[in-house]
Formats: sequence, C-alpha cells, structure tokens
Amino acid sequence: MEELIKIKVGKSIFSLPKGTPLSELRPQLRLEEKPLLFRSGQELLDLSYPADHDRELEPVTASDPEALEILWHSASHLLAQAVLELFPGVQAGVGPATETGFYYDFLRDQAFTPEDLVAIESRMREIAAQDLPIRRRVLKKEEAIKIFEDRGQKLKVELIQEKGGAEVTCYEQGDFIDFCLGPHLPSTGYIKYVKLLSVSGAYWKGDERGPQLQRIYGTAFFSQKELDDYLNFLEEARKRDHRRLGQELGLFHTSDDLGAGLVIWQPKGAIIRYLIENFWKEEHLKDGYDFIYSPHIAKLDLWKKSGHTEFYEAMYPPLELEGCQYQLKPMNCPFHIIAYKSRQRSYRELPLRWAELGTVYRYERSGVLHGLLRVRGFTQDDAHIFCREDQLEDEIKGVIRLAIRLLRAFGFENYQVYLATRPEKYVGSLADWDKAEKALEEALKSSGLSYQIDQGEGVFYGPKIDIKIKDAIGRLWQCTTVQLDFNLSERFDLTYVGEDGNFHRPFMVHRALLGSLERFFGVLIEHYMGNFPLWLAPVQMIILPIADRHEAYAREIQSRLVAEGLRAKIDESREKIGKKIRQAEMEKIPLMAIVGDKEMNGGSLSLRIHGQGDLGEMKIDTLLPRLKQLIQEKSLEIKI
RNA sequence: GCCAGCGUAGCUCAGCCGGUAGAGCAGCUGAUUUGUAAUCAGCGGGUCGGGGGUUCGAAUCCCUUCGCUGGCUCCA
Repeated sequence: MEELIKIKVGKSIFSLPKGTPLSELRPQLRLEEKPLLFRSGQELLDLSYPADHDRELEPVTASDPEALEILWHSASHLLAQAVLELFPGVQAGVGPATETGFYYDFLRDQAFTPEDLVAIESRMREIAAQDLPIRRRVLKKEEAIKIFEDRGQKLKVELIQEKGGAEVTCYEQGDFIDFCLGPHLPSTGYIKYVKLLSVSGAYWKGDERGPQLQRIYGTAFFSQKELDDYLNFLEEARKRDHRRLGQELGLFHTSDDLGAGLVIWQPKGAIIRYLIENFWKEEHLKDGYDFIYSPHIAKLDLWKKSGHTEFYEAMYPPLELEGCQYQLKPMNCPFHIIAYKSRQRSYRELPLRWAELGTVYRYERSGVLHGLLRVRGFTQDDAHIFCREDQLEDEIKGVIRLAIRLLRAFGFENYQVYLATRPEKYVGSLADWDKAEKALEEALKSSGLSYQIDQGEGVFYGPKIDIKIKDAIGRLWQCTTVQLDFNLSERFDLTYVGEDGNFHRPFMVHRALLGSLERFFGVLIEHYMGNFPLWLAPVQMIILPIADRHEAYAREIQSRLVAEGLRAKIDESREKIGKKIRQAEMEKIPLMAIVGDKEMNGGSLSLRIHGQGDLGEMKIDTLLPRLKQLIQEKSLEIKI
C-alpha cells in the first residue's frame, strides 16, 4: 500500500502517492493560468519535485515576479545545452540568473564570435520549440560524477566534488544534464523569447589566478513584448549614458593626450561642479563641520606610517625630489590626522568634524576604468570625524542624516544601503568593533532606511555603511561610505586628554557622502538624462531674438537676469527661430525666451520650457521672482 | 591586470576580398531678417590613435604600444 501525501492548494486538498512529481496536480487544478512552480513557505518547488510530505502549496505563474528569475535560470541551462550541442568539447562552468537576465560560463580555446552567438541563439529557439520536459533527478554523488566524467565535463565534476552531499540534484532536458539545485520551469517551451547580449571573460570561481572562462550574457521574458521593451530600455539607456551626454553637452572631456582615467571638466560641467561644491559646503557648515585643505603629495614616510605602502595597491609610484621620496596621495586621511596631531587635544573640543574636497590619485587597473564612474584622479567629498565613545552614535546619525539630505536634494530617493561588519582579519579591539557596529546599526535604524547586513564584509580597519545609487542601466555605484577606522588611530597614536586627565583614544570616522565628485556627476548626468534642474543648469535661460532688430531688447533682458544672478545667454546667430529653438532644446537649456516685435513693444517675453513647450507671453517682472524662487528652493521641476 | 571587441575630419559613421580617403552634422564665408525642434549656396578640414613589419603598393594583413568599450577581479 503506497503512502498518500496530502497537498493543499488554495481551499482544495489533493492526494498524491509519495514520490509522484507535483506536476500530477496540474491537470486537477482549476486555475486560469497553469502554475509553473509552487511556493511552499519560503521555498520554490518545481513541478518535477516529488511529493515528499504533507504541504500547503501556492501556485506560481508567469505573472509572479519570482517566475522571471526561474525563467532566467532555466534559460541559462538552455544556453548551455545549445552551446554543448554546437561546440562539442566545450566545458560548462556555472550559469545563474542575474538581476536582469542570465549568463553561463564556458571553457573553450577559441573565442565565441558574434556569429556564434547568433547560431547559439537560434539553436536555443529550436530546443525551446521542441518543448523538452525539464526533469529533476536526485542522484548518488558517485553516479553524478560518473555522468559528467563520461561527458568530459571536468568543471562540473570539480563542482560536485566540492559542493555535493551524498545525494546531488541534477536537471535534465533532452540529452543535456546539469548539476543544479533548481528550481526550474516545467519545459524548454517557456523559453521562447530569449536574446543573447554579450560575451566576456570571467575567472573560474572568481579567482583571477585560475583559468579564464568565456561568459555569455543573455536575457529572456515570457512574452515578445516584454523582451522588446527591455531591449528598448537598453537602447534608451545608451542615449543617456553619461559619457555620451557629457560629450554632447560639453560637460567634460577625456583625451589620449592626458592619459587613461584623467578628466577635464569643461566650462558647462565646471559650473555644475561649482554649484554642487557650494551647496555641499553650505550644508556642511550648517552641520558643524570645519574645512581643511591639504597638499596633493606628501613624504613617502607618511604613507609608510599609515600602512598604505604595505596594504594599498592602487598607489602611483613615488617620485624623488632632492633625495627625498614623495607620494601622490590616494587618500586624504593622513593629512587630517597630521592636522589633528598638530597639538594636544582635549575632550572638550571633540567632536571635530573636518571636511575637505580632497583630490586623490589612484592607479586603478586599466581594465576597470569607466567614464566618470571609475577614474584615476578624482575629488572625494571627504571628512573625518574625531569623537569620544559617548558621541559616536550621534555622530554617525548626523552623518547619515546629512547624506540623505544631500542625496534627496538631487532627487535620489532609491538607494541600496549596506552595513558591513567585522571580517575574520581585523585590527582594533573586539569591544570597539562591537560599539562601532552598534552605533552604525542604531544610526541606520533611526534613519528609517531599509538596509541589509553584509556579514563579515567590513574592511580590516573598521565596519562601514555603504550607500549605492543606480546608473542608467541599473548598475549600482557606491557613493556614500561611512567607515570607522581603528587602524589609523592606532598607527598614529591619536589621543585626547579626558576629563580624568588621562589620555584616551578617539574614535575616527571616515566618510564621503557623494563619494567623489566625478562619480557623483556621472550618475547625476544619467539620473537627469542631461536635463539639469534650474539651479544646476549651466545656462538657465537662452534668449532667442526673432530678428536682429530684437537683439538690443534681448540684451536688455539678459542684463536684468544676470543682475539678478541668473545664467542667461543670447542666441545671436542669423538663423530662423525654429532652428534656434531646436538648438536650445538639444542643448537641454531649461528656459527659452523668444522675443520679437510683440514682446519688444509689450516689455515681455514668450517663455518656452524644455520638455514642456510654449507657455506664451509673460511680463519679466512676474517671471523673475518665480525663477529666483525655483532656484533658491533647488526645485527639481519648473512650474511657472 | 585578464578575456573579447573597437580606434577613419570637432561629432556620428561609410570605406567588401590590399590599388593611395568619403557622407551627414558641426565650423567658416556669403545670401536670407525669419514667430516655437533643421533656409539656401559655397569653402576649409584627416601623417585613417602612435611605432614597426609584410608588400611594387597598407585605413585595409601581421607585430607592438597607447586609448576606448563589455565583462571578470578590485574600488569612491
């Protein structure tokens, strides 16, 4: 007598003989959309999962958000199947779902070409059309190893030996089998709308000393429309790539003549930077910071003392002057420490909050450079806080509040927040780490931000909070970072005299809120798509005279605006108004003032707003106060 | 740094298998004096990223170097 398992789905209860796949439930379910998987508590079970014990199941269909991730995972298997069929002798590595699709790693002597990708993609569609069932199989470890050995899949054998228990799960579709925990879709027929996007290098197990594999990236959706929408999104994102907009709008420039990772801020970018820096300074003054300026080089010995020569890889080689070695600075901290140590400190003067827009130079590996987001010379919006233990939590809270205030002012509302805690190798006392981690976490809690904890991912010298914001295609870039530093405070023997007359070690907090001006500007350009809000726009208003007899009047308006602190220009080209408007629109200038006979006689202008169109004629006297108000408030939109 | 791809006028790009560089936009000059996203005509501009090689001949093939792109690894 076989054992019957009770499965509850919704209000109905079904019975299945033990060991029968859950797919047997499918015909009995009276649902509009047949489930692709079942959810059992936190776990997702695929249809080939056997009925093992009584459970309550919830159907998961293509419209559930989790389904997409499973689709991508199954698509990666489909990719591997197609590659192994088309290129015998290739070894498969690993192939997970990512945030936006999937990839699979392969070991192959020759490189995959774009033509190969086309061939692989069409083979994938063929296999999808066959609608092969995807079956879950539980095998003895030795049995599984034998299967992959017979197929020459040495990487898989290695994985099974490392990760597999006595029994391992594999998934099989047609002749293809993969070592995998699953879950997967019921059959390959669901993976019709698939697109391979790129191929790149990746290290086996992420170890750069290990063999280099080729990683094929792709994405897939449950419908052609969703796939098309995603590909369109990628296309749109390319249009607002900060490197492209930076070039088109004349914001910044890079050149072979300078060297990799070195950036020139052109006038239109420089005015934006000036405005950001001023805003940043004002906000820091409000929060009780003092400013510091420090040089770009210092004696190599300083960096030996700080430990950077030993631990920090990205330093430029030192330069020798009059028999003494100097080092271009990769960080600002030692300078602030020198300033701290310039005299004896009392508990009464703590906390000290010292901020500096400090330009640093890091010899980043050539392959990691990326537009403004990863460069070799950049300016951190740095600050160091030296405080007593009893001040630590409030100081961290203050930093988080300031960070959020700044990010919000630029319209960033969505970010990923991480708290990285003590790693295995660390310096400083356990008690200090505990205090510091608690202070960081309390500050996060009181800020109301949702965050995740990266256990053991802190730097050796202290725990930290990182805030990451997204670029145009959703890649995350770390901007805000708040780090405790137990290393430098020890190495430089930082002290203050306490109320008790004894020496005490202050806590040292290292923080950058925008991260670096370069990276922040890069993300900001993409965030605004080049349409800077009025307060930041390099040119706030362009005056467009209809004919040259209107130019004198245009200059009159311009001087009034300039006198009131606005950035206004006149288009004096001999072009028709349509061309001038087109030009101004393409330059993404927020305000356009059209002036002709009508306006000249009425002492007015006709206002056109970028992205909004023609607003009609209005008096300068009524417009000007409103514009000043919008700028004053740093408004992200222009509502007249 | 590693794997792959790319580098042609200020910008975007064409130039097949080697035969001696082209378009659009931008720029300049002239005409046009214009009402909400491109007026017309003419002109100038490139040691084809740099260096080396193969060849009668190289933008094109090979090597090398610099830079860029997509990732990996690392990071603000």
